[in-house]
Amino acid sequence: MGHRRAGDTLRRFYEVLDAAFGPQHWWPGETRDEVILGAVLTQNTAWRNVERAIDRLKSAKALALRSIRALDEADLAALIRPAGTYRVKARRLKALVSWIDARCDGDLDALFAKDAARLRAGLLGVPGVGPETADAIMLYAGSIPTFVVDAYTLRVLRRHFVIDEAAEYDDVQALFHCHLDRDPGVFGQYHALFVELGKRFCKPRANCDVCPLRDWAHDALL
DNA sequence: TGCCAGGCCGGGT
DNA sequence: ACCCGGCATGGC
Repeated sequence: MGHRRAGDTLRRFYEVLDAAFGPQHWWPGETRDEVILGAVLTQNTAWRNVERAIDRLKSAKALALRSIRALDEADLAALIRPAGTYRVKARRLKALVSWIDARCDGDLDALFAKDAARLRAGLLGVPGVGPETADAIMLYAGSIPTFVVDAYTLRVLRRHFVIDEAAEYDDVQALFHCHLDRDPGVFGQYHALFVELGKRFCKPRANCDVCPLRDWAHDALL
């Protein structure tokens, strides 16, 4: 991959998208607990359905890690049902909360103060926490500057020939880590911009007639 | 009606 | 290392 051009292109993409869409205020969630729970609930799921599950947790006064800890797994599953794959997610939420408890006794300040690479490795060791979930938790709940790659990110970058079809999560993440300043605010906004672009102009099949990045479609890295 | 959504895991080859 | 089905709801 071209190295100098890579940074230029990624910065340019950001400028164009930021100008087109403005501040996105991600992650949508008022507390760190809510962000952490939402990161699992949104796995392969439309955010609309995640909101329903979050609303139900809120109504049950269970939108907190300590509530998840106290809830029976079957009851938790029933509460988060609108999010889909709810039995799987109930198990994953339980596992994640247990791990956080074991790690730092539920103290999120202590959790996120640890070495970032160690923290990420630890999160990846929790069954049901993959790279995107781990990075979303670290970035949006912990303000740790790790870049979140998701289906939208890959689709947008592939369609604009910034990455090839074979590029995987860590490859793409490394691209951003190498060429951009590690600013959690910028990383958070950038990821949000990819999602916004993906939803509006980069659907799985549709082409990108009025996509803000249209003029850059064939002028990228590879 | 089928495809999709802010993934991840386990089994098979 | 790669490929694939399962998980499951709700919207278009």
